[in-house]
Amino acid sequence: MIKITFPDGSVKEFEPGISSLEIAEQISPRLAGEVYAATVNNEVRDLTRPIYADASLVLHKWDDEPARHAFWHSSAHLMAEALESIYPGIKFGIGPAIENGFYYDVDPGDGRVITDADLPAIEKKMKELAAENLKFTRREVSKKEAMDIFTAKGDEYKTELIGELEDGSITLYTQGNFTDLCRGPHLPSTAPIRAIKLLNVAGAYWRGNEKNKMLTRIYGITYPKQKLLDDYLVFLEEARKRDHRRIGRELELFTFSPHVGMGLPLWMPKGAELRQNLIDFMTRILKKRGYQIVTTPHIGNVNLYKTSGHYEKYGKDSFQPMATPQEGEQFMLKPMNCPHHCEIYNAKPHSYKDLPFRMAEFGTVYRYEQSGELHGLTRVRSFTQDDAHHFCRHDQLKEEFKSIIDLVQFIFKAVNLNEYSAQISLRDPDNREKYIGSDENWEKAENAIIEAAGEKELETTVVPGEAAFYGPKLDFMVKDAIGRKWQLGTIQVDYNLPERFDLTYNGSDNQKHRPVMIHRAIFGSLERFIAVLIENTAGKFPLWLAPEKAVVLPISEKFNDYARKVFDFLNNSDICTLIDERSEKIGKKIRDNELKRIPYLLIIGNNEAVNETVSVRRQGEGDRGTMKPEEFADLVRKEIAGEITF
RNA sequence: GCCGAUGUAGCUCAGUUGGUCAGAGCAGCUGAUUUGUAAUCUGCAGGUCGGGGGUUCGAAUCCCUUCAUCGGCUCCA
Repeated sequence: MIKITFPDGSVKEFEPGISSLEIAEQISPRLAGEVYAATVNNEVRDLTRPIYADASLVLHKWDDEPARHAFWHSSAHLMAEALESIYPGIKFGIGPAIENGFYYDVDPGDGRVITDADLPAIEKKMKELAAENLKFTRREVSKKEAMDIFTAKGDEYKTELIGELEDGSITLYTQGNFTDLCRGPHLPSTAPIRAIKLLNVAGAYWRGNEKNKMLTRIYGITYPKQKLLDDYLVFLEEARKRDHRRIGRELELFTFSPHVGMGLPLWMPKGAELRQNLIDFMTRILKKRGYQIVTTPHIGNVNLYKTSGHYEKYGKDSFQPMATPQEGEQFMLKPMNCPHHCEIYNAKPHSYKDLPFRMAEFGTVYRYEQSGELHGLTRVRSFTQDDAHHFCRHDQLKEEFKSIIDLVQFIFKAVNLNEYSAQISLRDPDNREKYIGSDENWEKAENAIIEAAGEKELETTVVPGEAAFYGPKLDFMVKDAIGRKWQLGTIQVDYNLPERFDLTYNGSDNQKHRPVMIHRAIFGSLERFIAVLIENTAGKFPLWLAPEKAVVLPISEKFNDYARKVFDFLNNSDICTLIDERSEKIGKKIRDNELKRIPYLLIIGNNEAVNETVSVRRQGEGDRGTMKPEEFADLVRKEIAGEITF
């Protein structure tokens, strides 16, 4: 007998060779129907794999990620089988499970094209196959055998993959008439895959390399119950309503015009107000935190970017330099602010006592993003960074980092952005020569970042090899309405620019020393930040950010005079207020202004006019009772003060 | 840039196999109504069906091309 240890610490004995599924069945047949994968001795495996020795066992139900992973990975194989039956000779790339569902990259061959219109037929075939309760069987094969199988099939993508695998570690999975090279694990059979939805098709380069052939990627999602699928589709539908492009238009925040150019956002009055609120807020904080604001031009001599090295690296892919008419000098639209800031640093000598020098600018930069990249406000060709550079001594690096992390946490909290992730990017330990700067400095900088994050209790994932060539960095990521990740804030150590611009300071030893530079943005770009903010709030901004704080709604035109007095009073009190004097019923006015996400609706009828009060209704909540206009103004000021403290 | 899809009034969408197919709702403007916490009623106006070519007796509808947008891939200083 073998001893199996369960997550709760209990131990039970079973016959050697028993599978996880059989164990589940012995515990309860119902449990067996709800588990999709097992972790045996910390390795996720097929439920059907036999266990021969003492082991720890975790059975995974749908709520566990490994269960969904096996479920969706199996679904990808199911889709592949359906595809092969509909498109004989189709070739397969890779088909993994992803965060929400799965995809498979395929080469239909023969000039065949798979489009959205073909998805229902594939879906139908999948359902038929799933209902056949096809068993997934695992087989270990030699490299040669695997190679022979896929060579015979003529699938050069699989043979390419097999060529890179080590002999002895290759497994195949078969269900029905379909066999795939695969590490697994898989479901015992196709039967649990009951609800199936293929979502979309897209092009994807083989192995993610744009020099390779473009394959057709089909995205899908499956569930063990139709209800779960329906819920997911409803979620997607709801998320689309929060799309910042849609809300931006509805709330008249921003627009794009083909006459101005793609990827060049035009901020409408309300959007500009929102933007300005963010800038004012940030500026006040920066001043409190020892930053000095600078302003630099939108263009710079091309030689500036040659000095910085950016011209060499990105010049060809940028908006091209423009020449002056007489002297023929070359200027570029500035793709970043740092070279300008380095020149400001160099405008006067610095003492070690002056450092850190924190220089900030809301700098608008221009980058040529490929046409297919443009995406609402999140990916544009003109955007404003809340950029800053800290010029400091090496011994100040960690403290500077901590101060910036603290600032990021403070700002994100102020805008109610509570779900974000942080990633520390270090250099590739096997490839040190591609980085600039001494080993010693790198080591210090990397440790400074890791320690700073630790001391600020910031949860991070550390990714070696992702650092920029000029220094390690810490990035902050948030998700949009449908779960796509976008990078917002970034903190980057830079050893490169101080060298290139020959930045120095006088040390206590009266020698010249090289400062270290930290690039840092918190919003990242105002455009992207506002996009994320819109999607996270569905346009219901915190009061301090809302372009308009209140709207006065007279119940009939008889009360317009008093309504106007309230309107004037509030605007004179610096509370941006609207008035709705249309001859509509109050229900209609409330509805329209609720949809415009105006935070406060002030209803004024006979009672209010006589008593000189306003009836306050909070957006999304309802009636808050009546009060004097002065009291309402106080309420607004207090609420804002509660939202943001400096 | 690459693959696929889409493009009809400010917005959301109808327009069957090419033949009164240029429509609806909302928004806008008229007029009536004077309203108590999420949609009052009437009338009017609004589109060379993204642009340009072509096929046809006839094109929103079919073909080509171009622009833009959407979903991905690649890229992202």
